[in-house]
Amino acid sequence: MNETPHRILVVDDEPSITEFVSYALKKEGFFSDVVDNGEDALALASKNSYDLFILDIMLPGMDGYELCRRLRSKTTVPVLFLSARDTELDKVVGLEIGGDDYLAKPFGVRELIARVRALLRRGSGGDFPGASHAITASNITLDEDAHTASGEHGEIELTPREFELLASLMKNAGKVVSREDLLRDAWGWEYLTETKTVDTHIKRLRDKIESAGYDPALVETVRGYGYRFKA
Amino acid sequence: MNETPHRILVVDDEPSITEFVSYALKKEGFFSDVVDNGEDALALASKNSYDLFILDIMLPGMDGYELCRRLRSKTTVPVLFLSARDTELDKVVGLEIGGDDYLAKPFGVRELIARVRALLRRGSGGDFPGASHAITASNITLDEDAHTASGEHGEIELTPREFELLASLMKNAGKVVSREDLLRDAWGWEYLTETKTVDTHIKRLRDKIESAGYDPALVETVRGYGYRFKA
DNA sequence: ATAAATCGTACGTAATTCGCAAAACGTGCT
DNA sequence: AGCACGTTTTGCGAATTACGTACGATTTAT
Repeated sequence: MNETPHRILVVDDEPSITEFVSYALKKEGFFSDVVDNGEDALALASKNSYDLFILDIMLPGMDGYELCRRLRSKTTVPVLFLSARDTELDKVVGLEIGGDDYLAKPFGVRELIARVRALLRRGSGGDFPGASHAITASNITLDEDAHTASGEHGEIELTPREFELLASLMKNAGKVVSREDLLRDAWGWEYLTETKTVDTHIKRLRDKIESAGYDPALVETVRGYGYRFKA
Repeated sequence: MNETPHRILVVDDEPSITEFVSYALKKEGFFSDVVDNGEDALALASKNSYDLFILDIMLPGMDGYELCRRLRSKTTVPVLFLSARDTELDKVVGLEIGGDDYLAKPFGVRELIARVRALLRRGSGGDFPGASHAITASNITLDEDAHTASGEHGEIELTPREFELLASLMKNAGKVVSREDLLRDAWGWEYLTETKTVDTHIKRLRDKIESAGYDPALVETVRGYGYRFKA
């Protein structure tokens, strides 16, 4: 489907975040290295060549801004900042320094991937216009650009959570997705929500699928493991 | 779609600006090289041939004026100056020296592109007659040259901001555009304004669409993600 | 100087999310 | 077959969040 996979360097000291990010990146076919401090980041950056840097603003020792400044003195590779929420001021500072985009925690996989794609696109080539990001399975098409899910009977009206949930299931159509994975995909990391809550949303999702004229059994439950979208 | 893409050389030392400019240019189908100082600019300019120069006035070492003078001694290629806001005086100086146009920060994508097009048109043949820059969707046509939006019930009177907003939405008709993207497209600078402000302008836009006899629901809101122009 | 346009804040309303608790279901065992 | 146990479904109300709208302050254009 693609050419050479993009290489991404992730710099963050919180393991829960790096795990989440690198997991998401890998799943989308990106290559990523992870380090937890600025010094190692600089060392790696000069050894290997990356297509994108993802930096947390808060880092032990050299902070994200400083790191960005140093990276920028050598290269023109795009930078995506991560930061704790509600730090409005940081936005301006980060972008002035040369960060290309900014993502406030908590963020979800889809949002992260979208930004990463956008930044990589900016750098080189870009994907073709009309390369719509859509998934189709069992006569349902989920269009990520338009944020719609539809089939022969028309559109299925979904709330954000339901949409993310369906997206995660359909991306893995035919495979079981655990409640934990669903939480990760549709909610984002560090969301201390009960895995039980997934069940509730699955119900609402099935309800809407049914009332839109489709088969609610498209979302199969795999007892003891999770859910699966019928392939 | 087009013949040979125009080549543009961007000279600015602020990465956030060069990113923004080259991104905007690429999106419109132009080719751009970026350098952050006058010396490199001269070197590149004598090696390659460009159709337009975009110069920041404030540059480390040789400033934009000086650079313009030197470029002008060799070629007749048009020059577009960029400068920090509120530097009214620069305008005169820049244009006297041989700059062909002038753009004060902060500027928006569309404004930038408009000037670039105008300058390129001046220089060579101009873009083909009839290559009108118009977008049509759902029976509304937005003419970027004339700066008008109209349909079967006549014209929709819009303020500049509303026009940019509608343009951004219509360019992505059928796709959701986030408030952040709208800010970037219609305002030009990311993060300098509140995303909530977008809502206000959307309302005003819908009001005008409605009072002009069209359906305000053409601008759909996609809860949790942004807005979408009905395809 | 006057009018137009822009921007942000405040607040009401409606949509969405969440998790408990009870009911329904599936499974294995006797 | 019937029972017991764990799992999933479902209903429902409370808390949260997003959106629309109004309004006033500020900036910009004429």
